[in-house]
Amino acid sequence: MLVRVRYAPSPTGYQHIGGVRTALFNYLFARAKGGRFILRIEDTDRDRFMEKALEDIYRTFDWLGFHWDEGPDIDGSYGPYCQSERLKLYQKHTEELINSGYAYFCYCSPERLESIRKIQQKEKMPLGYDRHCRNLTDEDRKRLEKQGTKSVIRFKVPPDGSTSFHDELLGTIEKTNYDINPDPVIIKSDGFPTYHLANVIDDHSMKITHIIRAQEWLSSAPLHVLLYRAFGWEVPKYCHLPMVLGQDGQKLSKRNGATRVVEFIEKGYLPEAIINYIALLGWSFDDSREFFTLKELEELFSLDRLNKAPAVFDYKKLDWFNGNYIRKLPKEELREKLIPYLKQDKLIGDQLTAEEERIVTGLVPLVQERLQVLSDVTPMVRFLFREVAEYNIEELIPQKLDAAGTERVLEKISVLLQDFSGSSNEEIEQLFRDLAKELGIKLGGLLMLLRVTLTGSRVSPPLLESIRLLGLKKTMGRINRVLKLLSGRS
RNA sequence: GUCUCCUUCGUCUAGUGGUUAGGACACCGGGUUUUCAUCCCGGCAGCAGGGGUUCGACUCCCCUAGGAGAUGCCA
Repeated sequence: MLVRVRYAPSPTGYQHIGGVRTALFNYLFARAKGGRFILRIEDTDRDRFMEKALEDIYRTFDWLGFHWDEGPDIDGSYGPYCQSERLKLYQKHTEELINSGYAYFCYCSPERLESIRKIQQKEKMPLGYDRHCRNLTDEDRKRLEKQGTKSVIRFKVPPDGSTSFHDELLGTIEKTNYDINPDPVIIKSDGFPTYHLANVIDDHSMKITHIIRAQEWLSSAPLHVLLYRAFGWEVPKYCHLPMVLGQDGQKLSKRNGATRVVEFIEKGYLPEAIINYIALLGWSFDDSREFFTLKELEELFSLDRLNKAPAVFDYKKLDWFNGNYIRKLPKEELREKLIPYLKQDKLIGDQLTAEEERIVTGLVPLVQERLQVLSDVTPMVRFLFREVAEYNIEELIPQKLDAAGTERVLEKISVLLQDFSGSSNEEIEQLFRDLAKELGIKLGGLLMLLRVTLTGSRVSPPLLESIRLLGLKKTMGRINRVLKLLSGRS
């Protein structure tokens, strides 16, 4: 049988890193099994619907670089792929349910529901609907309809017995029917289905074979099984993935860190790094390998390498992966990825001048092994485009020297640098070594003085290359500025 | 409260009755290096607790504890 799996986000917010991981596992499973991966939009909540969220789904997966085989934009003959366009189907099947006695109309007001919940909480009783409308007579119904009372449709959960199913990861899951949400709403008063109903009908009608979703759905799975049975449909295979938690051990959410994929894109994470990292959240290949391309994952992924326990999202490890992938990037590619960040931070203009072209090309090899995320580039190379905002005199003066001494050293450096452009790095370095020896200070201290003079910071890309990018004119300008600063001090 | 699921270093994980419990991130040392970073070497650190089963338990069973999720006219 052809494997068919789906990712079914609801467009109520931006794509979430946890959701993307669910999507990835579904995609990988489909590829590994030679099956189909389907995107279905579960837009049945009209209050929370966001047009932007829909765009975000497309943008996210374009960026990640993997796509569905069927979806709103790719017809696969099981459409439409948006639930809001499938209302007739839900209606039809709901009628079946009512006719066969599995569902009923409920006229309870939100206020009534609220009040019984309060009582239940107060009395420490199990929460849930009291099945008040389950045995309404036809008379009652007619009267309520005549009064124009709004209604919903509820599914009859048997009060006795139990429901069990097999989970590919967790094994047999059993729940007594008593503990299942008593008679949940399947059609809301606005005529739209709730998740449970639409999900079951769609998975069946789209011939989904495996439902791979997060474990937060585990407790409603028995209800879904009951629905399948009420319809007389075969229950698909289930696999409930371990949850992804934030650093605080709670369900990953805005409160405990970045969760929206756009945030990761903006900070400068690479899709390869994100994919590689999240693939390892609850899944592993063996005892040591941890670098995988999407292509490799497509071949290697399997459900039986899944972990049951929830995984805490580790931003530091993601950073490490990202740094690794940045280092693997061809120079030209990294350059193109860096330019938007330099533009955004106004270090360069929208149209690069020849000089900017030169500097941008030259800085790439200088920062490549220093970047953890792409947005790190700006503070690292700011000095190449901007004057130093303010010097910290303390950082300028080497150990065992005073301002006057420092001034003299810097003057010597300035002289030494005169024929910089004609010399190789090795030659210049030798000159610096000699100078340091002559002055009786460490080479590191000597160069630190120059480094701070040019960059305003004790941490910078390699000095000599930086000078070449900066140009002798600006270099001398900064040296002279610091010289003045020092003479004012001594 | 109730129900369900989960439990190996701080974190991600390997491990499926006999291992000095392995790897990675992080952290801490050391080396290379003009700073930082990279790179290399080394170190710290774990089977939640208690009962069984067994010649032998991280591995199987039970209990306890802890964690998470669910308990909606949200998904």
